[in-house]
Amino acid sequence: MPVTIRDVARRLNLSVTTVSRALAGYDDVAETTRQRVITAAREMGYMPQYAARQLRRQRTETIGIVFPTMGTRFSDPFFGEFMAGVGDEASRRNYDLLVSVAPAGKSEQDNYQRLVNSRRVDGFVLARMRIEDWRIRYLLHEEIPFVSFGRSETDEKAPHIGVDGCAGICELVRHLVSLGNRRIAFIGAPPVLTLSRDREEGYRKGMREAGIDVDPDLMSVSDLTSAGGYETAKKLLDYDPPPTAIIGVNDLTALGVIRAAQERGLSVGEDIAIAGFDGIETGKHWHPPLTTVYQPVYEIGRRVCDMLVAIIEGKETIQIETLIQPKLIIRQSTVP
Amino acid sequence: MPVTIRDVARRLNLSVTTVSRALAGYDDVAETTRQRVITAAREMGYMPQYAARQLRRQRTETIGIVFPTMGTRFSDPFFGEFMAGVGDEASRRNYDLLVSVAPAGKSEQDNYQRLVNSRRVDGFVLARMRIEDWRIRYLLHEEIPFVSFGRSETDEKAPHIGVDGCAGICELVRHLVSLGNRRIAFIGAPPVLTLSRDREEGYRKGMREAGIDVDPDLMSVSDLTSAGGYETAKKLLDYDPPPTAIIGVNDLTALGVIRAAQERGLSVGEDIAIAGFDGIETGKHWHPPLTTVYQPVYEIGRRVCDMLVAIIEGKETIQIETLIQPKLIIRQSTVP
DNA sequence: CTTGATATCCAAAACGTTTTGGATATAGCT
DNA sequence: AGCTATATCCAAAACGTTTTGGATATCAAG
Repeated sequence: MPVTIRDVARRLNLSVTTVSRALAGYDDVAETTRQRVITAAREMGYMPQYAARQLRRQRTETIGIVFPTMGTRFSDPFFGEFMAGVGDEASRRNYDLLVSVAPAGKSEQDNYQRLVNSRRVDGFVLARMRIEDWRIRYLLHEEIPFVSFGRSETDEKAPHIGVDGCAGICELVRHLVSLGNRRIAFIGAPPVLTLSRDREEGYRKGMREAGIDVDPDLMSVSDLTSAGGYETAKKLLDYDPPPTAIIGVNDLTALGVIRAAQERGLSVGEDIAIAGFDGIETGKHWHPPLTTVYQPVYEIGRRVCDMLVAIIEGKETIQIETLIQPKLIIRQSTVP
Repeated sequence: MPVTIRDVARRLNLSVTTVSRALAGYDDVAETTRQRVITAAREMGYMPQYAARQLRRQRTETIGIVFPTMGTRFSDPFFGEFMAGVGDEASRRNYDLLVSVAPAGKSEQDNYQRLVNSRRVDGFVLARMRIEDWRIRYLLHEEIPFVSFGRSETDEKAPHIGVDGCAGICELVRHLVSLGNRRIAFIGAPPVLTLSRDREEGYRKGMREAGIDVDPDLMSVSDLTSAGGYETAKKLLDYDPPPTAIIGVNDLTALGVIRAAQERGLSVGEDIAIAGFDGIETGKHWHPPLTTVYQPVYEIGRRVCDMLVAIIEGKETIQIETLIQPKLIIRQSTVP
């Protein structure tokens, strides 16, 4: 039923070869013929069937992205934004996006292997990198192109775009200190993640520069969700004396912290300062608006995709690693 | 370099046919042979190349989903959750998910046509349906399977899972009225969307049942974002007398409304009641927690995908339309 | 009138599967 | 022995492209 290149060729009394080459823009087909082919193709609604083209070319023009789901929920706006960036750039370059959702762990690995072995994608976009990341080792070994959002120590030279979380948090600490805070708490993320280490390092660095000893009680680990931030903050607020400022490793965490503080009757921004990292849209509209370290996630998504396509297509002049400086955005959750 | 079925066959001195049939589970291959094939395939890391299989079978085992992006942002957690549901179910059924992001309009149409004409997907999942929806007409005409989240009047018998927005909002209005509210405002969404009409109808119905005339000034239209809700609410709060309750057509809108009210120094839940629709995670952690009409988006995603696969695979016994009753969740944004 | 050069076209192979329609061997039955 | 049924295997075709390596016609130059 669907129209094939053969149908077009038959209708024009041309060979399949000529039709194919006309549409592909080769210059060994007469200009008048090309026009006839193009209009006929449009009229008949012909487009090459991808499976056939892929089989012949041995390329899929598809990039893969495996999303982590935590439990049944997948609510971090970070990912939506990132995917929008990757997707927009992909379609601009005539690539498609194959998205596969998987809980981290065994099934995540299955997903990568399946996509690789059955050659469904030309390359991967990776996110939420871990310090020790099997994905990098695996993809390098299989010689599948990839670009990651975030650095991993498994191979520092693996192509990626990173954000200087250390500098970002460090600046945030400076900001908090300048407001007179000295008991500053930090709620981190699972230590396997690179972002955890980077941001925690920024915290330590900022505290050191200010000449404040970090109180181990004020450092805890959560799970990047706002529910986690809420629970962790409740414990932090129980300490005596309680922290005067709390940094969440990401905005979601910080939003949970705000809720916990408000439940205690604290006025956020006056009685306690709270800040996050990411710059999600929601934070801007929160009550009070959230001070945060902003990273341009959508734009990074685009650039990651851009790099990946360049690698897939064998372009040479690509810069293999980029470090982006995030930007401190001060709102009312830290200053009244 | 990658291992093909031919490699496996050669190593075992079998024909390609037998290897294929052994792996596919046909019973005309000896059990011992099958075991040899299976272990060899595993050892060699063989998996059928999808392009080839697709070409032969004329099926892609891929389902398509075209995401709307508004501007550069794509922040509605609704979509993340929906996609997680669709994706989980898809992978359970050995389907992949081809996601394409497109601003609504011309480029959206291009996206559908491209995926259809180049036969990249076996079917589509549709969301955010419009009362008059060309997608339905188009896909019916092209005979491409699809299932939508939400009803459209373009073809009421098109397979879909809907949520009874009318009943949901109506119950919400009853709740607000029972608290003594009579000046209840409603912030809707673009009227082309089915959800706008359904929910607005629920609003009118609820008001009618309560014997309250709707004041046209208290009905306005926004864009489903929290920024839109914020701006719209500022105008509503200027009326004299101002509304004592505001319903947002979705949670994001309602969150914007809350911020606007708080900026005026109103205590949400006491001075004014505010509620939304969706039941996004964020609403639970908002300050104050948001009263909402909950719809199980993740679960609906799964079921939509489930239906779609059934249709693609020609199963007969599928129920073509389902209407789900949403659930009113009362939190402190309406009662102190 | 040859001889190249150039412009335009095309047949056939190849990509890696699945499926069709047997082929062969063995065993059981009369 | 001859026949049928069953178990096991396989060659070849087909899916729809792209690419390779010419083939043919036309034209200008000698």
